[in-house]
Amino acid sequence: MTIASRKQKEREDMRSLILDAARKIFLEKGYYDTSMRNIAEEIQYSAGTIYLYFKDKDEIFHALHEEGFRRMLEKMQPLGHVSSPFERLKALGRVYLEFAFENKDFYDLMFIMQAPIKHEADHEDWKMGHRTLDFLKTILSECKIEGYFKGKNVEYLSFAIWSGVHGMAALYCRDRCKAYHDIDPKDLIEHGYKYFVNMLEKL
Amino acid sequence: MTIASRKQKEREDMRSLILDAARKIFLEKGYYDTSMRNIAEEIQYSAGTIYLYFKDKDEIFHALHEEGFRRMLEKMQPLGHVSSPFERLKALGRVYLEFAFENKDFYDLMFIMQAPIKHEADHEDWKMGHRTLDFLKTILSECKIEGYFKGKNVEYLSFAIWSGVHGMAALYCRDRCKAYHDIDPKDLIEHGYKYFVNMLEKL
DNA sequence: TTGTTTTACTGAACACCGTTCATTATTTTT
DNA sequence: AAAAATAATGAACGGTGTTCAGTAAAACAA
Repeated sequence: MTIASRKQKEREDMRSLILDAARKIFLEKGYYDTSMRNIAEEIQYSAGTIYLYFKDKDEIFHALHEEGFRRMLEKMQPLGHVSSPFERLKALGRVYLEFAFENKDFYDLMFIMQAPIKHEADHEDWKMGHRTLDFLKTILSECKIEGYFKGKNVEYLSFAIWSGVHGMAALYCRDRCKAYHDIDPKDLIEHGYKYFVNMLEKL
Repeated sequence: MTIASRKQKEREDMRSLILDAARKIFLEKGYYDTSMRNIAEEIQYSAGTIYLYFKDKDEIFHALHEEGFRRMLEKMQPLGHVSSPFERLKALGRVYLEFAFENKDFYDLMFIMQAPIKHEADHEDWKMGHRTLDFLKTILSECKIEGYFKGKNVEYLSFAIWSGVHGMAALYCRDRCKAYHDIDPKDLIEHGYKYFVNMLEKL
């Protein structure tokens, strides 16, 4: 009993240890330039050991994927306190972009990186992602009740809005903001989002 | 003379041969899952030979990058015939998304893939990219002359608009449209863009 | 306490990768 | 025909993800 539970705790600790190291190196060097040996070295174990705790490199990726969504949802919790749905929507976009800006590599992992997608483990995997998207859709429905977005379909509208903020985040994460030589990416996103909100207000 | 020029032609033919094979396999398996040996096998040469024509894998990537922009600009040429600037803007967005949809992997290569960026060869490399962005900015300026987008800065506005369409394209390319289980990505993009245009019209 | 089983870990091995380079075969120049 | 230049090869280097026989330590049974 005591020993079995200790064993289980040790197992979980080891998984955490690996995950922490993996996150550190993934976010430092990116998915493909991080090797299992790199991760193993970081925690002073042999590479083979990692395979006792994770099926493969991909499973580590997906564990971090989930952690990213947990963090994002956490950052969104306070939005419940914004009473007006439309204000909540505007704040959501700002929080989303803030998250992307402050957690560039997590964001990349969650929304841009090519998840190798091996066994359609999507169902479990995207639970958190759906929670986030539902958050947006719910707000949009509430906005509609208040008279916003008349005649617009919530599904399509959520996609358009998600795309709007994701586009900025993605261009930022993958260094395409450089196309605007001398403008600070932060300014681009700030002003870009301002205009985007202008558009939403009038829709 | 005759022989020197023939040699040069042979060199260019060989580069084309490699590039064609590389494009085929890149776009089939993605950048990281394509090996130099794969490309070599496709054209029935040894892997070493490729290095006589391209410095490294990265240089092949960048050559394709450029080709992508050439193709995109070509697809945009007919837009010159659309007389109204705002109509031209709407058509530009549509053409952009069409390009992304029909050339998923080229689009990925051009706007999403992490270009390893080795020697700041950006300057030469992004010439085509800037041409494309300038195309958008010019149209926006013309729209302003006609009274659209009053008080809006062309730089920031272009970023917001680019982000809007890029967002949809990027979510599509990296399979995040799956978050909408049963809706066809094509529908998402079509309706999403429709709403986006609605917003632009009112801005 | 001893012997046995289970668990945790290692490190060598496999088949791949990008890249380099000495060697060979071919073509051009002298 | 001999020499020089060019083109192509394939072995080699140090890396990759992953597997697995072997070993050492811990848990259990007697």
